[in-house]
Amino acid sequence: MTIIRTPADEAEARAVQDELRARVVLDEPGPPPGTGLVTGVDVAYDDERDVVVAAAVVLDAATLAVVEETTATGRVTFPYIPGLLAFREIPTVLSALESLENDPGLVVCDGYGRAHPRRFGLAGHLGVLTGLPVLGVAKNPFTFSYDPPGDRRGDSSPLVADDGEEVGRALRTRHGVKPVFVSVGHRISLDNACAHTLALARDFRLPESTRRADALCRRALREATA
DNA sequence: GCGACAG
DNA sequence: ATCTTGTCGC
Repeated sequence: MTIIRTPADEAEARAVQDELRARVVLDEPGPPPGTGLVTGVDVAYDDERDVVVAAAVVLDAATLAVVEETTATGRVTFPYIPGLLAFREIPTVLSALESLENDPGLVVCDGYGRAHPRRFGLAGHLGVLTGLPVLGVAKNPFTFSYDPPGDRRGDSSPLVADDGEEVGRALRTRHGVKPVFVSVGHRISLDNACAHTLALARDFRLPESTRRADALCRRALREATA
């Protein structure tokens, strides 16, 4: 089991991000879309009862069929602070991933990777800690600006940082529906991350991996809380 | 100093 | 994230 120490405060958390960011690998294309396994991870909270449940759902990338599901329960160890989301989610997510029998393959998580104030969001953090290829798909653009992509499925527009770097992409996964926001976490290219997202979001706006993980951790939280 | 701000 | 019913539409 991987032991993760929770930072004592915001300053320490930011220092950890600055240190780990150097270990992100950005020059690998990543696995080809539609082959092998893809694992979605998500977390649900009950701050009142101080309970957090993470879910990991392994899918066959070609058929989107569920191959394996796991769940992990923990305590809330860090508050939600924009830019520091990873410290709140990662301990329990790691537990869920480690309890899988299958190799997770490509991991898809909620939130961002490169598209982060310090270029080190949840997806990058999870990638560095596990060594796995990881990409992030968020429902909101966080602090980055973008021009609306075209209306057709597959259309995209760059998410640009202040320094001009394309840190992610607004990607239209459904005709005329609000785009999702894709960014690279670890060991995958942005082009490939978008291709994977599109393949996974075959029937809905969000990738099947995150939809399944979201449903599972919510159900597990209800059952753990009831 | 104030507001914005992934989940 | 979470609090939450019905409702419009494919």
